[in-house]
Amino acid sequence: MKKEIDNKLNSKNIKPTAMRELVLQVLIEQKTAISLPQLEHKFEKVDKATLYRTLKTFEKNKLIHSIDDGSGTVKYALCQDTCECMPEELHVHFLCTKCNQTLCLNDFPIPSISLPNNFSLESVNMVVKGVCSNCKK
Amino acid sequence: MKKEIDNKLNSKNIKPTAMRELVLQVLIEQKTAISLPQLEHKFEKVDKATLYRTLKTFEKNKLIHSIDDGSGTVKYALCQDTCECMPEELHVHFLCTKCNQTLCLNDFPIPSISLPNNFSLESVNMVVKGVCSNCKK
DNA sequence: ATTGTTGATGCAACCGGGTTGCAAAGTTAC
DNA sequence: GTAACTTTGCAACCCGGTTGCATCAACAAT
Ligand SMILES: [Mn+2]
Ligand SMILES: [Mn+2]
Ligand SMILES: [Zn+2]
Ligand SMILES: [Zn+2]
Repeated sequence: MKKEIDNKLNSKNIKPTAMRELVLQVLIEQKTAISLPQLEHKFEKVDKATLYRTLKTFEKNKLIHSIDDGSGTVKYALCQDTCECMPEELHVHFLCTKCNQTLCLNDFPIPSISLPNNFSLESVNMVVKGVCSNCKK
Repeated sequence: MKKEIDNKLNSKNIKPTAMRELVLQVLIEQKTAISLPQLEHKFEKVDKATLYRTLKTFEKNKLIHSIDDGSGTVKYALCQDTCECMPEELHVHFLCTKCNQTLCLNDFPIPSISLPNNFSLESVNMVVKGVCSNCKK
């Protein structure tokens, strides 16, 4: 358990502190993307700023990626092991309007798009809203 | 001028008040999407809440649509005359990383996307970041 | 072991966009 | 004119995100 977590941190060149281990633990158990405020609720006593900086560190080191699903709060999810967060590996995100959960559709790459003349593309954010399979039945 | 503006308001069932005429005027002159804070700066003395409610009214009546480009502030742009804001008529939005302006790519419909089994689709937001033609030369 | 350096943490305060309650002013209907 | 309704202005609030600063823990050099 702790071994795996520390390995994961080390593999991304993140020094494994107690706080970071706890946060990564939560992120691993979490099957949907989670926001900073939501993450705060996962601990009974925790400092927002520390969590914030932990997430920023994780993101910078490509352990997690941030997701702007238009809900007003940025969410975070673990990157795939192989992920380098390059534009090619961007995937679609899904926001369920029933359960309000956000998930990575890792198997659904963002379709390529054409742009007007003289526009150049750097990145694309694509968020689909709808009802997830859990809420469907 | 004022005639056209009032016509536009009336055609969307919006009572043409002085404030609304002013705001619509700005929106028409504006070739890129504009946020509430930006809109505030367009007037020397104006109440944020009034602008806010004006935009909400415009949006509800499909005179404008809101754009979440991930910049942290929602932007607004005029709808096409014929627009009913249906999912089919959604278009891609472009955020220029140089000039920071957001624009509607009205001629670029959002590509259709497949979803996992038992997921249903309600709407899609697609924002492309890059460099616009103005900033390119 | 002692010291100095670096990075992580905790706390508090701040910022900015968005939103709401409420009273005053304006508009419309009778 | 009066009553009912709508719009406006002002103030206050909410909340996610961010920063400054002091303290603490880890670690390296001596
Ligand atoms: Mn994802
Ligand atoms: Mn648009
Ligand atoms: Zn759901
Ligand atoms: Zn530009």
